[in-house]
Amino acid sequence: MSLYAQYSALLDGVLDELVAEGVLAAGIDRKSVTVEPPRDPTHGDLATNAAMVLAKPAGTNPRILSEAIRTKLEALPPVVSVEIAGPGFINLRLTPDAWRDELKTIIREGEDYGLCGVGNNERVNVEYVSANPTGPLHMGHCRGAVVGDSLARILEAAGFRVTKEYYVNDAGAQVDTLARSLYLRYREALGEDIGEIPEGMYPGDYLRPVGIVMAADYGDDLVEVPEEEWLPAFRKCAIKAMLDLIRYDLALLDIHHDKFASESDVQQSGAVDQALQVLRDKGLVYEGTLERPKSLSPEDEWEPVELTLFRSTKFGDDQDRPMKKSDGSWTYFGSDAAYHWEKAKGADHLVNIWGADHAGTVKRVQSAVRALTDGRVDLDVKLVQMVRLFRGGEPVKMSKRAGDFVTLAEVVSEVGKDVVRFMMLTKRADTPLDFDFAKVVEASKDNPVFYVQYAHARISSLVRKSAEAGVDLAAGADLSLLDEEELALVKRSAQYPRVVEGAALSHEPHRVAFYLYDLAAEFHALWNRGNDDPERRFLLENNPQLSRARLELALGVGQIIRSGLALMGVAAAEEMR
RNA sequence: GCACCCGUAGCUCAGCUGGAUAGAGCGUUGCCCUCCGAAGGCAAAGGCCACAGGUUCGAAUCCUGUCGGGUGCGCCA
Repeated sequence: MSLYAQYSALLDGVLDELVAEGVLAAGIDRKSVTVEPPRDPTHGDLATNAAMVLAKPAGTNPRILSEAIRTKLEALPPVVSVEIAGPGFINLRLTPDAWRDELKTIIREGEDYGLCGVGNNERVNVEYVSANPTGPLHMGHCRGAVVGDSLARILEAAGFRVTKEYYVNDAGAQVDTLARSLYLRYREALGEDIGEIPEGMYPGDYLRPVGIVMAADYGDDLVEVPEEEWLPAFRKCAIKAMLDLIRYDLALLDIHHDKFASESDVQQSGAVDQALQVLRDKGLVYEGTLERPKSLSPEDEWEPVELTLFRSTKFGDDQDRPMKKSDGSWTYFGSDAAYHWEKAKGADHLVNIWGADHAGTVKRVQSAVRALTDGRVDLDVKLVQMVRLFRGGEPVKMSKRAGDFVTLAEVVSEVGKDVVRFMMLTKRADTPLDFDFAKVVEASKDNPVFYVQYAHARISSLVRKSAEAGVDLAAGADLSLLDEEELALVKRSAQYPRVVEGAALSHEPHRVAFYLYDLAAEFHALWNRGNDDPERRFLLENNPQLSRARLELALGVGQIIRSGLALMGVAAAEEMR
């Protein structure tokens, strides 16, 4: 249990007493009562808003109520002082020993420190990447991949049961195009001159080896036959090959999904029919026509056609959405609605990580989930903005026509998995991100990857050098030797569990990155004190006891950095090179 | 036209789901260091949180409207 949760529980006990004494009503709503570190550390170690939140429903004023709470809190052993400040905040100061104990807890629990139970074992399905299986992953997919994967790790740490899922769009026209592109490569492999790959087909070289495989499997048997006869085989082979490619790319980032769900499987299983029937029974489906799209210019043609429509407007969408095309086949949304229903059957919460260009489709899918699950399951869609690539300040040029995009594999091989993963989390997901190949490997303070890794490397070097400073790592540390300035770093470290919890509940993995940067900055600052004043160094040749205590502090910070980086999927550096 | 996302220091961005005097990096200015505990340190200046209303003990945060930017909007996927 985190320190803040502990005090939250203690405060709860205090409030229980006040209820028993009749000061507070029995059923009073305590939901918005919080125990947090104050933003300004001079206000104390912990602050609660209990008096302000509860005063009104209790029919009293914050001043009176805070006094009542104060006297009870003051009786708690680790509490040094309780102050009432501002509009009614109750600020607690804990004994230094309470923080020394917290450092011991960090060391004792190790990588388990920061795990919490807010997830309550509920099931979360996180769907991310889900790139069309038409080629290797490029940088456009990278950010969503990292955000989704890190979020999954964070949710697990917060006590959710997580399924990491990838939706394979293998039922649309684009996979037929892929199959035809592969067919060209197949004929090429048989010695035919196929010339330039036509516009609209997939020109990438990555289909060549697959074509060679098809040529080896089928010889020239399929060259002269009509398309209907060869298309399914080519489609199947192409999709499998592309998924292998994608899995390989994801593995470069240490991303491994639990499940690859197939759109065509969803359709063939009858799940879409069922979903449609359920919605129809609820009166949410009708045959009708859509209005002329506003995005069309007046000269564009537009023929209204009768379609099978889902009443997503009942759930806040601005337009009802077609589930079936006029030819009777499913729309993308139709199978997507069914797919989300399938996911919802085995989950309590759904999270999708989508590119921001899909923003317009969020509401219809959320509507479908609400309708199909009667509101039992919620769907949160995290939209991820673009990554703009730079090299030394100059934009990296890409021409899509030539298939000349920057692949994920290229970026990982140039700067490494850890740098890529960290950088993808240095901004909120819905903010565009600049990625400069030169800057991300720069050794300076404005490169957060370097700065955090450097802190961990410094700590590792302390451990390596501890023996020659006469420090016995096996001996216990006397933490009473740590002063207030050093304990401030423990206080910062102790916020880690809250950060994990907040990142999990808000589905915002970037919070971990920002926190680690702050923690690293504070560690570096303390370290730098040793440059002005040699007595403030972590390792002192003439004082093994104090060195041992400070080393314990460093080990605690190192543990937090390592744990936080692990949630981001980043390995902590032992040294900088 | 509509929907979604966004608007915070000169620039790039955080702001812990409504808390106290709004933070960081870069840039600027000043002082210090250049000791491999290297790949700099300390500090200062810099803000009407786009604007106007509303909700309440309390708003950058929630609601409404306006302005500005981005993205998307046929049975595509």
